Amino acid sequence: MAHGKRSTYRHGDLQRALVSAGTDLAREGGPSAVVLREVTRRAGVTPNAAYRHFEDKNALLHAVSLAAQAELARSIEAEQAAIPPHDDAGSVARARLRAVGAGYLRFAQTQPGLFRTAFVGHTDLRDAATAESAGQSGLTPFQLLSAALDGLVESGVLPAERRPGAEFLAWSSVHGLAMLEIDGPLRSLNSEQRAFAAGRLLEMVEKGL
Amino acid sequence: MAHGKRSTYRHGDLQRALVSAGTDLAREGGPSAVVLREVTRRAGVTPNAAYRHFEDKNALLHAVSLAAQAELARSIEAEQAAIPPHDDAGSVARARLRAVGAGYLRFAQTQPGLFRTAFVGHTDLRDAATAESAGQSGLTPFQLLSAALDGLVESGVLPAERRPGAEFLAWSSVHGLAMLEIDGPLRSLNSEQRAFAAGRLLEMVEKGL
DNA sequence: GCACACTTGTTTACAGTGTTCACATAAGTC
DNA sequence: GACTTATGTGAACACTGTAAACAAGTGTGC
Repeated sequence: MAHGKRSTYRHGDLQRALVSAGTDLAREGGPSAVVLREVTRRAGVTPNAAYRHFEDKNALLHAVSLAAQAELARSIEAEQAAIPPHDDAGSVARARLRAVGAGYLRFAQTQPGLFRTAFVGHTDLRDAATAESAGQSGLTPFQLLSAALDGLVESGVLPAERRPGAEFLAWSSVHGLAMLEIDGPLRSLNSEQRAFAAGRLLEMVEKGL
Repeated sequence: MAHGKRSTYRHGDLQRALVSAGTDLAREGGPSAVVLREVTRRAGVTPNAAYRHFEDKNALLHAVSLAAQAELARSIEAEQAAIPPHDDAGSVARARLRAVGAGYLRFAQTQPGLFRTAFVGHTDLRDAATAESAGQSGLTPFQLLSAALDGLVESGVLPAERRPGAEFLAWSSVHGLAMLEIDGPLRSLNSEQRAFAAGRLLEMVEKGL
């Protein structure tokens, strides 16, 4: 997205270009790498031009964070799309929930910079429901998880009285594992150990929910 | 710890003073608040003096992180010390594990700045076993968790074959909940809702381990 | 068709940051 | 007591985010 020299005085779509450049930086070096001056540099524009589209560096970072959440959603969707068809509705519902966790962990592993950026600063519950952080299906990561849990209830796998608050439990577990594997004490685990840990964790969530 | 003007040219114990000042800053504003120049300012010393004791700003931050981990350990220890005596060894072992989680979550809630500092940057598994991150008992948070899980096995509550890797599962769940409550989407929960979530989470871990 | 307002980018400037290099001073050591 | 070593200071540099004034296009009412 290196716009280089532009002919017109106006840029045309600077807002999007800034978010895009910021996302690239976040992908390479995490949230601390998205520095305003470098973002504007990559967009071929002066530093202060960013202030016409974002109040703050923080506001820019927040926009990048939403974009990162959207990529996370797409990672989950990809995992869910790969589920083989099955007759038993309960098995399918179970697989869909596991796919949420698997996509979550896979994204954290393959895109650690973006993952950390997705959960930086003031990410609110409102952000978890806004369209800018949604994937191809129009659902955010949080909403994809909620839908999977709803499916579990509908297919009779999860008792309805245990449904309230279940998002938080499942989310906490998977999110925690991801964090500890990225820049926590579990960073030195190889991919085999990670797969094992992920499997046991998802098993624990299913059993203990 | 504002050393202000000192009479001697030498400081005496600058290394410790820097870590202490850095910890104060981290307590108030998290890891991003521990800025080298302000740390040295609070220690009453020139910025460059820090480079005699730490290679980097990052090395200083790492030392502060270890100190934060030690405070976390003390929070867990305090929770464990409050466990009422009980005849059944299994119940005691269970209570000790729950105390680890409760102390962890309480620390995250009451000291969010320090908590985030404890898990910043390159915290390795080696750090989870070093004396600088240990509490009063000489054990680090990770070792306190391990000990609690060992107790669960010894008292026959947890089958030995499920013991390997159990630290990671328990840790992930609690850590994830803490993160989501601090600056994640669960930030707006009140203390009652947090207590409920903590209870259900620990229940899930016990059941699903 | 054109003056005027508005939007969007540029220029200049400032305070604050991490870090390096040369220098100064205290504390040990033979 | 001179010499070495550890520990602090000073000046400087390349960065950063941000504010204020200015310039160049774009659109609108007449």
